[in-house]
Amino acid sequence: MRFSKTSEYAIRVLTFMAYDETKVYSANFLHEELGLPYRYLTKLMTELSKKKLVQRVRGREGGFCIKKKLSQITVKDIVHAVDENMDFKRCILGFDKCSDDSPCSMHKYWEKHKKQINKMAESVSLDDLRKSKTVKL
Amino acid sequence: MRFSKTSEYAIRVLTFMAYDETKVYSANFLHEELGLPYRYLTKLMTELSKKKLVQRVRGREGGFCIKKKLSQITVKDIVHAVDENMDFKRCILGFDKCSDDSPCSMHKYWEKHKKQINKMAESVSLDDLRKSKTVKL
DNA sequence: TGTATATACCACCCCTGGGTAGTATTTTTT
DNA sequence: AAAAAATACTACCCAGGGGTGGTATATACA
Repeated sequence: MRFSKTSEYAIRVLTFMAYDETKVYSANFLHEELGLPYRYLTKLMTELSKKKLVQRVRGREGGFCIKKKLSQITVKDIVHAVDENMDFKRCILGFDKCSDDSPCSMHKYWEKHKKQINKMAESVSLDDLRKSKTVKL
Repeated sequence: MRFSKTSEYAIRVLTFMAYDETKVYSANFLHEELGLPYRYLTKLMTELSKKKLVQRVRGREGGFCIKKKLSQITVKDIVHAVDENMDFKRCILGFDKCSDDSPCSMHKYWEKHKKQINKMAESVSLDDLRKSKTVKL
């Protein structure tokens, strides 16, 4: 019942960067502030830049800054950027054919949570996360 | 947003066996009916018997049958039997210190879903699953 | 123009969950 | 007692996510 670790990192980094959306953050600075492994972080940032969520600024004094409007980046966008096959619609027991008409045994107990979570991921934006971020976490 | 594959298998097998809770099901029969890899299935069943969810009947004509009352086995019991470190309480961003007092940026958006899912897993029993099982899945 | 400070790219390592193989052991049937 | 039909145990394999290392490339500033 969780996102992949890489998804967690992506959300943490972007939420941190959202504090000042115009600033250019170097990978080293993010590494020191957030405590993520430097190498893994740079790999992640490269991925996020390929997916157009952040803009790269190369060379000395370079780094990354957020490319799009904060309100236009949702949790789902972030998760999908780093975890392509994350499926919010998936049957909890893994049945391809599971549906309202032909439900698996867990269907009626899981379906509403799935829908709610999907909706949350689609509607909560980076701007929302920025607002609810505390100093400590 | 899913259980581990082994958890899926465990739920599928137990729900199938719940159809006739007194019957002894051989691993081979379950394998043929459910289509799970035979070897993996026996490994899983051994695990479930160690966790006292099923009873083993050794020797020829042997197999497994459900040990406890169907209403006393919850989804959470099943998941925990095969996946010890499945944590229904975990912070979605992986912060140990995340709490209502010191929330991570996702906390207010995730907390209620987490609570609901946890409650569902604790309250839905194998008897409930048996009743909602369709012929096909 | 050289050097320092950035990211970019490629290959690799490690651990874990999922899955396989061989063989031993138990019990029923004949 | 032997054969058949089942589980039990131990070890191993494989793929993928998470994480590291080396080095190339880009840019700013002295």
